[in-house]
Amino acid sequence: MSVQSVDRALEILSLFSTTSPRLGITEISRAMGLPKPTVHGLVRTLTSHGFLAQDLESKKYSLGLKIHEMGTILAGSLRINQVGGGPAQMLTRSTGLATRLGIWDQQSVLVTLLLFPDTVNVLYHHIGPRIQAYCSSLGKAILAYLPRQEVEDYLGKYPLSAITTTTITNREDLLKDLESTRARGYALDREECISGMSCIGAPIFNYAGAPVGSISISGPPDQVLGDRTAALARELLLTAQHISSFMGWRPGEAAKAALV
Amino acid sequence: MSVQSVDRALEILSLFSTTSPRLGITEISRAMGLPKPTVHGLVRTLTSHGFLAQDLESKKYSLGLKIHEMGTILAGSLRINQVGGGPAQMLTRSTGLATRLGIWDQQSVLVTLLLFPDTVNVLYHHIGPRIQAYCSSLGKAILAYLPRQEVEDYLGKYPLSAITTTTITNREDLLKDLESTRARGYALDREECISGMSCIGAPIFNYAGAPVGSISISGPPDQVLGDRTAALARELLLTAQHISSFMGWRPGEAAKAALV
DNA sequence: AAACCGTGTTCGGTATTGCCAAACTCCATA
DNA sequence: TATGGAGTTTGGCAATACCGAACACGGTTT
Repeated sequence: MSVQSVDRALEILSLFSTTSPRLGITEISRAMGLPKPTVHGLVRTLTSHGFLAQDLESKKYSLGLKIHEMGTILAGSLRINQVGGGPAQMLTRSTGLATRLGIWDQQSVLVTLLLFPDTVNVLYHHIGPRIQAYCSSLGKAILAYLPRQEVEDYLGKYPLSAITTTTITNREDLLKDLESTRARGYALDREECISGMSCIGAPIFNYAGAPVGSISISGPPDQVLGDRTAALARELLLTAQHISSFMGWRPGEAAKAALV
Repeated sequence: MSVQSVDRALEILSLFSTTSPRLGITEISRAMGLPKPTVHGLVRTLTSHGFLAQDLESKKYSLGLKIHEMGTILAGSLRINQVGGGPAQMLTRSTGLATRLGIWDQQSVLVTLLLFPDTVNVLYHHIGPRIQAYCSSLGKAILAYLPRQEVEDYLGKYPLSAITTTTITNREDLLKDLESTRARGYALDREECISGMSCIGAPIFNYAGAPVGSISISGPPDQVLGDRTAALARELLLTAQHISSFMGWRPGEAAKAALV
């Protein structure tokens, strides 16, 4: 049993997204199916604590700076960021490609750290913070090492929609791709998520040998796929294992996890 | 008039900090002065929405990944990050020093973007997300251009506590330092906030000529202060003005703001 | 200029919900 | 085995949240 008014307030916060960063009282009221005075009271409370902010001209609301503040506090206390930040930065430096760390959460990947080399503009594609698993190397690197039951459950819930012309949309093809991922030890994203961007991803395991996150490097296809792939993958795998060991993982346990 | 239970829930979230990332029911109950069943109901609701997460072993709670997700969404929609991210990265590249963007909010500076050059380890000092204004270049760069009344108000509320041996703790000394900041156009932090770290900061103005944020470069004193300072400051000022112009600022208005 | 429409905001009565004392469970410690 | 402290559950009561009605405001249409 939860507190209804807190439920409602948090649901209001969850309405804001990268595609809808600004919302009015009426929009929120319609989305929630609640009368406007009800919404107004909740929004006023959220605003008074800095969780929402109202633009005085348009009267629209957006997420408040308190969210940013807390997000930064959290990012700094996530273990994967604490143990993975240094190795990820070294990877960025040595490969000249963007590096991402992600956590497996609610059957998707939440990007927790994003590092760009100096040579790449930070005005990056809007990817994340949550990424679908089936069409990203971060996601496929994790799916490949999840128990079969969890993969089946995932496939039962999420349609394999085409995002680009190379997105894998056939269930059997995806399972084959996951098999290839296990054989190689790393996942490949051949512009399956964003046109013009290819990635190599590797899983990060915890002390129990379960995949809890992943790390990827990404860039234009000509810099990631082809001749350089094997060398880049080697560096990536070493980094992933390095981070996994900080998470308590011991080599040999990944194979066990895959057989469950 | 606000919604009391939402007030309480948000206050619970605000208890978590970099120094207290994990809290139990009893700790929260004591901090809030509320009975444990009351706290438990609110915490359970926050947890069910992903705003808090409970560690099953220790029973302690910490901020949930939903916070990270929303923080990332917000960071991407902040105008200062949108218009300042590229210029800030170029500054990082050309100076080889860490760059920060910040917003003036609630009489302190909220760091909204932090960029490291490849040569600097991301395992950085825990600075921010909120920084006190009187002992940081980000803050002093803004204080210097605020209306005198707002500076007086700030000084009336916040004691100038010594953080390091070089922190400015005397009111008259700070006002003189702000005057020097205006004369130069940029602020200097001579290890006033963190020992071993010096910074140069410049204000970012909006269309009305008001300082809404700032940008800084930072590193070891020997790389920031001394011979290089003038050249670094020149680059920083150009970048700050560049970003300000994207925010709608027109040259000449800063002087007007300082005279209010 | 006046009327209309849609959004945001305020007010206050009602009943639903949140609150919290009491009690319980669990685990670590003496 | 007993004790103490933390976390969790239960249920009665009254405080609070809810929301219909009304209003304010600004842009658009007539």
